[in-house]
Amino acid sequence: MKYDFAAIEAKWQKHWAEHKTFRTPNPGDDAFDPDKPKFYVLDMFPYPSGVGLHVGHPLGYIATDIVARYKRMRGFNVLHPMGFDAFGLPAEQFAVEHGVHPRVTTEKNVATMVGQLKRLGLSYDWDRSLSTTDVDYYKWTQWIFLQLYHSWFDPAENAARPIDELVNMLKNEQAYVHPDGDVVYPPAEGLGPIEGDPIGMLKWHELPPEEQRDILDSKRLAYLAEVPVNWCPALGTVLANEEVTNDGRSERGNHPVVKRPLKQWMLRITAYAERLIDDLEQVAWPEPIKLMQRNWIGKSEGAYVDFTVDSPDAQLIRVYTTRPDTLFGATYMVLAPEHPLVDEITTDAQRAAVNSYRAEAAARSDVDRMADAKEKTGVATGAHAINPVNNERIPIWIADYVMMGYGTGAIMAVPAHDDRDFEFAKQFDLPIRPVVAPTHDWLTEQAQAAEGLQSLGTDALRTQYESNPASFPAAFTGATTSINSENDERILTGLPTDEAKAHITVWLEGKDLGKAAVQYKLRDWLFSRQRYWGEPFPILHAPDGSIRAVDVNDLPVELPPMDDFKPHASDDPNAEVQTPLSRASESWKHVTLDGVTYTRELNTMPQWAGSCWYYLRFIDPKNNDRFVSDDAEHYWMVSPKKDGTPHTGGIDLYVGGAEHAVLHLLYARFWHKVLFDLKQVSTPEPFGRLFNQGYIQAYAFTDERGVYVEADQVEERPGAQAKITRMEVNRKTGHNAEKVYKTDYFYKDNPVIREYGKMGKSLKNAVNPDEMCDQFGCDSLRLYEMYLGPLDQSKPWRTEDIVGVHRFLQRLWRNFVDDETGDLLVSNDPPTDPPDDLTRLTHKTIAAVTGLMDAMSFNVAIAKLIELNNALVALPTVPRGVAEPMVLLLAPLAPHMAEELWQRLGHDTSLSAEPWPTFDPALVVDDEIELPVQIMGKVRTRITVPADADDKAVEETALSDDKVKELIDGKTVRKVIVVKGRLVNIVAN
RNA sequence: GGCCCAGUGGCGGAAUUGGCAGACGCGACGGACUUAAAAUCCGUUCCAUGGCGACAUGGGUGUGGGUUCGAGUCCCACCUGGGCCACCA
Repeated sequence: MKYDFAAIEAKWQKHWAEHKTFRTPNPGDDAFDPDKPKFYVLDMFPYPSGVGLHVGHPLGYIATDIVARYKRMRGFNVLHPMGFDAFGLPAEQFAVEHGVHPRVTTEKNVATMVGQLKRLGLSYDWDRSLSTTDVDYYKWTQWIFLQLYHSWFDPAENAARPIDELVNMLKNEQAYVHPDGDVVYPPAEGLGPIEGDPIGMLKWHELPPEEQRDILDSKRLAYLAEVPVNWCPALGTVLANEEVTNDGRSERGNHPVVKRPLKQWMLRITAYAERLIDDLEQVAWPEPIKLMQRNWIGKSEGAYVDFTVDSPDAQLIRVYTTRPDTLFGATYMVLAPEHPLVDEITTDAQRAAVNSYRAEAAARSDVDRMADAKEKTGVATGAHAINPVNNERIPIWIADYVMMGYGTGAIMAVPAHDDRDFEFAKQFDLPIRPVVAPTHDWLTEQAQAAEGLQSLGTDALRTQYESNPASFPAAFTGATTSINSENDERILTGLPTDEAKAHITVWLEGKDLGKAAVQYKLRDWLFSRQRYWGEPFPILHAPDGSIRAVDVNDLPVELPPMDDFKPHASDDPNAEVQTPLSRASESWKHVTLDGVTYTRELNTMPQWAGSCWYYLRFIDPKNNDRFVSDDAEHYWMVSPKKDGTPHTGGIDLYVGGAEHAVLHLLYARFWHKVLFDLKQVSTPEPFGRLFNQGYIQAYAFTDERGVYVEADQVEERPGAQAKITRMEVNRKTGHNAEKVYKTDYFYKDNPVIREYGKMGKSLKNAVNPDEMCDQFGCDSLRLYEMYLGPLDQSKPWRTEDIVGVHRFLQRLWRNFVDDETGDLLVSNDPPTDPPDDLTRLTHKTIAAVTGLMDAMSFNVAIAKLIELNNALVALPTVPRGVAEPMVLLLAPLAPHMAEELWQRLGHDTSLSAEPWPTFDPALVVDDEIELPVQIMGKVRTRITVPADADDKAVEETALSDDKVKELIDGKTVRKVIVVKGRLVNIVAN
């Protein structure tokens, strides 16, 4: 009989479902085997979209499935779950447009996707499946939020602690309140009551309750703050910085985003900045992803410096700089337009100009700022400040190239050594004073780009630079040696940059003019959304403005039933914010406790909340008493330690796209660390190993209007070279221009242009996996997706290529099963002695495939199986000693056919728990090997030597070879290099 | 503009990480089977030159240089493509 993939695949998918083949027991369950090591392999769970999957989506799922199946055969307890990140905008927008409750849409989409995933034969434990929208799930998302709310970050321990412990410290006078509201307490080693009254500090019991409350609220990891937020009027919601694109638009929907102050929930992720950077060293992640996280957190080290305004009030302006060594070169200052001191210090003469510039800057969208980022703008305030190192009086400007949100919102400008300050200084004719010696290379390079400098020698250039830096095209921003930097007390001149930084910082600290400081680009995480379809906050607002957390026993706070989900979208960026939940029933909105009537928090959490911890819930998804049980969490998250390998535990393999490099992965690490500090989980990091799969790309075709056409109806006519003319914006000039293309591709007889990019519905080039399964079988689809190329690279889909792996499977079937009779073509002949070539090839293949599975090089593993299979084609029957390992090697990759063949080989259980085949190392190496012989690095001939021949014997064989003798005749052999098992190289001349 | 990644036949890719470049597949070409097509099977397929021919000689991993007995792999500069960040002081 022929290979009937449709029947066979359906048969085994049914078998796996009925027998719960992939159910994974937890510690304590009957079927649990405590002797096996664990392996937790996880996909980034998808949003259940209504349009269904295209073949690009399951790439990672197929890969993790292969790993899961392989690891089971290698004797691991494997946890391999799948779920759905189901809160979010599309379901809500669909609800707004069609009046269908998002839960209905979501559940329907989940069902569709589960069906599509099951057709791929993925070995998930479906009993563990969950959606972030399940009430049983988001109950615990709310619980984790309360953990954050009830905690503070203790800088002394560099960890989160329950806020009750802070209250106790304050009550016991182990900590005090600084008059500015900050909590101060002795360093960790000196804990204990301070003797006597610390001068100027406030005692806890002396403070009124409201002040106590404010102080605690200001310390919590989850806190309310009035902050300038990214407000998207069209979506009627705020967005996190990470959700706003470069050009100031919403990542979803591409709507304009403006800044406006709003009271919002924030999570204190900045407290973890240092640990989020440091702990990256402990995880096995791709370096580029680690780098992106480090850049996102954006740590920089430098110093604060206080400048005094030259005015009767003598206000202090604090700046942040990474180059305190250039302080002598600070010739002016710049404040952000929104800086609070601007109003106070501006002189009457400049007031009008300053006010109009501030108004202009406020009105400018980020798009405008982007567009002319090269053009520096600014206005002088008329005020001056004193440079503390040389008492120079320097002007204070405002300019929008300084941002209020970073550092102190004020800078000292050192135009000689900062590109932006240099441009600004040139534009407004401000003095430029070099205080760092430029390098020779830099000077000569600059001279070539500048007019009138080409002819100068190095010394002349140096003199020129020091006397007239404005004549150079750029600022020197490197780190070398300080020059022109001295005052009565401190000489930096001659010091290397590093030392100069340290010296001046010490001097500033001694004079109380500044101090060393670290800055991060990372901001606290804006956690409120003005949406319906998200987790409600477990928070109550009292009439007096105080906040009360919902008691843990009263969770979950369920979303109220509603008909109108519409956010209050508006064209007016200043319109009053009205969240959908503000229109919930009065009985939902109001709660009376202890005689006080509270109003519920009417914002919801962002979509990231649910995906921050789903990997933990998979471990114990049905637990009603805890978010995850301690035993199960400890078993699945703590890796068995291997000697010498650093380990942070966590998930053994986490696979997903690189688009989550800084959003999901940073947020999830943050939550996990909080839970770790609070002793709720066992490991400091959630994802021990991360793997980023590439994208499946596809050709897309556009007609002369630039409109996409159905890619699967495009035909290729080689050599046609049809012309197609199109109006296009020229990238360089920015003008519309006619552009002519030549193409061999046609859509309904009209020429079309081939483009290349991601697969997707909008590009009309999506390929449906269901169709591929119908046509070729899902084993073929699985093999093809893996055979395409390395998993971490993007590569193009070509439906016509899938026949390659499909033929392989058919050929393999025919090698095992007679097409006519259906008889098994496997012989039970005992292995030959000595082992024949086929036995050797089998062992070589087992060895190679094992290594390739471990390396996740599935494309090469498949190639090796094809080679072995090709060697079987000419045989009338396959020996059992070859057939069984072959089927087992195939099992993770093409599980349906493997199960069927395994059954036909006479086994009555699923091969998913069969041990992985082993190989005899002696059979992997041939007795005799052929070695290439190079002369002067070029291969000239080959010799055959015993595999275990020593270097001397190989050398002699090579030198006595006729061809070699001929070629080295008359030359002196200088050296013979023998690389064991590889080659021989003769150096002769 | 900064940082990161990649560049190998007509195409996707392989090369045990410094050791025989082009495994395996697609496509193409030639042949077998067939009334025919599909399917299947066999052979050829990096380029150039020579030969009917198994073959011989030379060149070859984006470009130019370098290190090395030996470079697709390491170093320097450049070109091209992709990604991330982008006035972060």
